[in-house]
Amino acid sequence: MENLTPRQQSILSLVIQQYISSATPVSSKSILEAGGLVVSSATIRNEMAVLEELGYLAHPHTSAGRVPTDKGYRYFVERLLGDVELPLTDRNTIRHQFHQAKLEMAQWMQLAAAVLARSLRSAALVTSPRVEQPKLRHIELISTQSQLVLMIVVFQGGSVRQQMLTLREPMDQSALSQIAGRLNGLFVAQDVMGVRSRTNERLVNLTDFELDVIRLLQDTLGSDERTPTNEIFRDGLTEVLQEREFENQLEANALVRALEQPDFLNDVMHSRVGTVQVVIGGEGRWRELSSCSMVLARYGHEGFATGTVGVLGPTRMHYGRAISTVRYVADLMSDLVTDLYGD
Amino acid sequence: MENLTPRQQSILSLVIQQYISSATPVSSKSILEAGGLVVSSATIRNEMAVLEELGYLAHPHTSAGRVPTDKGYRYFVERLLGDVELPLTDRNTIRHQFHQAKLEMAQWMQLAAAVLARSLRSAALVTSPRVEQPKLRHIELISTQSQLVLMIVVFQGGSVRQQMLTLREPMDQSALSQIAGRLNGLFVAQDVMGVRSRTNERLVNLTDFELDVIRLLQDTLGSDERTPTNEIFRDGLTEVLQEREFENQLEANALVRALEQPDFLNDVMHSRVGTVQVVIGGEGRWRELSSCSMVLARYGHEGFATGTVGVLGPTRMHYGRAISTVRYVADLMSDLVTDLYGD
DNA sequence: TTTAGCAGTCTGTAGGGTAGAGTGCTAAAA
DNA sequence: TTTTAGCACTCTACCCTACAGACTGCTAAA
Repeated sequence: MENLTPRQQSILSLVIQQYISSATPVSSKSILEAGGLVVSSATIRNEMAVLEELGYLAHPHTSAGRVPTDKGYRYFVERLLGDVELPLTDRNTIRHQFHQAKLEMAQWMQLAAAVLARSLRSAALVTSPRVEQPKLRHIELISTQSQLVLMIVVFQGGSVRQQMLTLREPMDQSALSQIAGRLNGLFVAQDVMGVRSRTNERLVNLTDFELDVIRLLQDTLGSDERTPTNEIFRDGLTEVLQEREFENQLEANALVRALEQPDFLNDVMHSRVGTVQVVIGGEGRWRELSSCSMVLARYGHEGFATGTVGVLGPTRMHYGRAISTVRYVADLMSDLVTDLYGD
Repeated sequence: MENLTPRQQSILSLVIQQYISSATPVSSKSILEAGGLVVSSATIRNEMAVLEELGYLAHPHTSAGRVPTDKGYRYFVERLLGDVELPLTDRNTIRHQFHQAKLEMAQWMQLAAAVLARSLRSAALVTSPRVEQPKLRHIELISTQSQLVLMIVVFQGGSVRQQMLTLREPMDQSALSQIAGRLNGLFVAQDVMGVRSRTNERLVNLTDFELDVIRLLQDTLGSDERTPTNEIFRDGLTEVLQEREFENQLEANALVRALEQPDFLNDVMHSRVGTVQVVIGGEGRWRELSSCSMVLARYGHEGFATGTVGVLGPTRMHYGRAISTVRYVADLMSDLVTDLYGD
């Protein structure tokens, strides 16, 4: 990425700002009228031609104004934007919304998606925190029908898994509770590896049914990449579909498909907690999303439990606002993880 | 709704079938070529004029073919369709998919949405069963950080709620477990009213903290219209947006908004378990959805725990297939409710 | 009651012409 | 060497017209 002269930077910046608000190619004259520069439109045209040569701007056709390229946006985000902090009033508004909610992970995630969607007029995505080494809090066995038993596993952090299993012979609730009690004694505060090793150690004293339960428990712990619950919360599809670029049905479909795809976020996300990642125009790798950008952040505690928050909107997005808002929401979510999972 | 002659019925039926597959107005000539009728196109034109007079067909403009009206679809669904049962092969395919899943409500609901979306190329909606008088299975109190306690409430049926509460003074896990034990003894197998009355009865022996927990428990039970968890699962937005009628951006937005709206399904749904409800063209009440139809069914057990499954697609929908598929999926879900909640 | 035939109507599309917006270039000015 | 004024050129968006094609509705005969 070359060094641009201050005037080129101003022009690039003005083109991007105007394009973000108007969604139409920006002419040299309108840059002139935006003020700030004391040169003629011809000079601006010359500079724009240079910026186009360097790949920061593009030309839909000869007699149209300029449009920023992905490279242009990238330069803008990394060099011209500076470190924007979210205004205090916005921070207060957002924090206020969160404090009205009860301290429940699912509610917070839904709320985070809603806050991002409304305040950035974008599609928002939030994933639940993925716990690196989930530990057991509690096992519960509940008899439902004659031969059917519901196993409920509560993890540290409060996430919950349910599984059904079938009995070979009927068993009443008190017998089940007794078994659950024994298993709790054995396994609570153990992680996956712990459950594996303790099982081998004590295998001899257990009944067939208890072994069944343990096997299911191991499956549950081992499945889904060690994630107790891995939900995705979405919001704001309505908002983002209003944008100019999604009047084209193909673009709109690409967007919807990306949002419905469960693994999409994991594919894209590669930032660490505390940093915000900006993906512009699908970064060449997600061709369908060439007219979209994403602003993503990881929340939680690295190496322990982390999730993702982010927004997806047109490349023509208000990056400053988006970055600071996503960062702030991620920080709030990190605090919640601390509260729920302890330190 | 008038009685139509057999020939009029055939023509209405043919028009609808052709329109469903072609999405373009149907001409008298194409009805003739579809075979079945041994009359001339002029006769068909005359009959179509009559059907239009009666309100079953409409005319986009003078020199265009005919299009079914909502009334036409309604007649078709109620009088001409007959009681279609889902072919055995389809039933097997669907049942097979469900039996691969573990017996967990959330998984089944997601799966039901996916099955409906794929097999009917429509948007699918599934809500969790709403329990009329939810009863407690288990209460758990878990200390997370110094002053914070996580309360986990397990309901009959396996649905789970989590709440955080703050302690006035620190308390260790064993003290919390003891309190949880007491509360379990008091409240397990009680419904909302039961918790209320038992609390008043025994109020004297309880500590401040226990009262806090009970108050939170009552809130939890009383909130959300007596629904432990009230999730909505969606799928197939991608599929349905491909349809002709949603090339128009306004229609597409209306559809997306309807699907995002959480209360939408409850507004629309008014069928009882065992029946399938067909809403054509928004039934006049949801003006935005004038080009959409819904096929909905309630599953579960009336007066005890019921949820909703359904699809949303263009009025130009394959009603026979949709009705039988939705009915079959609803039946499978009802079976699951029986398994999970007992009889 | 049905049918053949034909006039009439409306759409969708292609072609052409124009106004307007904006650039790129050139040559002069700073 | 950089900046500027001026102008020719290009491309789009829009409007208008013309025309082929698709269907219907009507009339009069079978």
